[in-house]
Amino acid sequence: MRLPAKTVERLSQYRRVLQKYEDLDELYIFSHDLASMLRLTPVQVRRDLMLLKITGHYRSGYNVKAVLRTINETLSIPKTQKTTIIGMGELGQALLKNISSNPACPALIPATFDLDPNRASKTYHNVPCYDFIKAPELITKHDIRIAILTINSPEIQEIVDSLVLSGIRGFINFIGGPFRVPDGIYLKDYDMRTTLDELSYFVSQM
Amino acid sequence: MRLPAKTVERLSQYRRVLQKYEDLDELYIFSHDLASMLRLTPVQVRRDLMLLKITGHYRSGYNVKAVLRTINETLSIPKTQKTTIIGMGELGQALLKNISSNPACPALIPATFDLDPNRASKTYHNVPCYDFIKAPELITKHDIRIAILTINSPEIQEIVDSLVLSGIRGFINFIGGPFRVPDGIYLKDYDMRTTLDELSYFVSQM
DNA sequence: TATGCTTTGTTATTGTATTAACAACATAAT
DNA sequence: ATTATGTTGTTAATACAATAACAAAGCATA
Repeated sequence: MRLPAKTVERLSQYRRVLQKYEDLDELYIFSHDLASMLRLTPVQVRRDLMLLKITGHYRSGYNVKAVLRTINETLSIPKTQKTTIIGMGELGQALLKNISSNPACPALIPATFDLDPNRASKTYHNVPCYDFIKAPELITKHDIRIAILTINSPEIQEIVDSLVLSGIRGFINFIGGPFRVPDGIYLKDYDMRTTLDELSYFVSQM
Repeated sequence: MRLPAKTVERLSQYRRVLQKYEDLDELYIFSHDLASMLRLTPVQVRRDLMLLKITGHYRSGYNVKAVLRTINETLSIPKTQKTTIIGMGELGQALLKNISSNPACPALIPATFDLDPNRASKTYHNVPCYDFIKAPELITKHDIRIAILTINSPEIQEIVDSLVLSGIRGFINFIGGPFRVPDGIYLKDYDMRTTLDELSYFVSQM
């Protein structure tokens, strides 16, 4: 069964909240509690859980451990999905630190890459950085599926094409520069300039 | 007239492509050229421009300068929207560098803030960082409307509340921790953990 | 003048996501 | 017993976005 993209996003958020509840030894949670913590409506929560065939209990809500178990069966388990970062400038380093220092983060980063020989061959936050020329070999070897792009290069299209050929199937894109990806490859734009324009527009509409 | 959010996003992207065209002294552009560069369909482009009452010309397409002018009238002009960054750790510094070094970026950052006294009173990339205690005063003084959150603190709800009171109306949120914002305040989540979970899910669906 | 071509502009349709409405259920209170 | 209450689970309605379909315009060519 293929879940709607928005539901998958929310499942990821539910999981984080539920883990906190579990740590506090809370056995049950109401849909309205989950909802209010995540800026959602209780109906959205119940609808999402319904899609996973999770059922709650009258007057006590949903069983925290049971929901967590089902979400973990549906999403990938933290620290299992192999990921890489292309571009170890300031931004790449900061993201690597954030990801690798967080034990709850889903990504596992076995290697990073850069075009600059000064950065390649260094180690950042205990993760080796290699010359991009080694990417096809190492991505295949480690079975890396996701790439975070922070590199700034006029050859971005060639870089992306090469990554796709090497087995990358999803991108998080911090670069402005436009490039294309084949059908079936997933792409999430983290484009601050567009977001700032968007926020500016709505913030100014008073 | 209030445009759909998705249209506003795309207008921002059109603007960037059109500026390149203008720099190359291209007078006209076809909807399908604009579309293919941005992973969109020509119909989407024409529909968006229709909403702005922009009309093209038979067989030559859209006038680059005219479209740019209209988009600039609709969105805010680069380097005018006052923005701040809350949290000057590695990530905050990297984002500040990216934004302030890019002359085409819509944001203008007059000040940043941090809770850590070691970081406050420093200057990063020519922008002063202040103690968060000064935020209400300086946000009001500079008329800052947008805040980028990279700070990690258990008091995040209090921080956000204080920012809203000071006049912030839009947030870009790099922090995982959940918090609430009042109605009418815009929020864009840049949540890598959720995005990684989402990508993992779809990448694994083969 | 007629025909065909290319590209815009608009409406209709479909798809996706959110919200509303409400039935079902199980307990508590009277 | 009966009624009230609080919560889930599901269907129906609405809203928003993308896609399809096609008419309109205007120039080129024969």
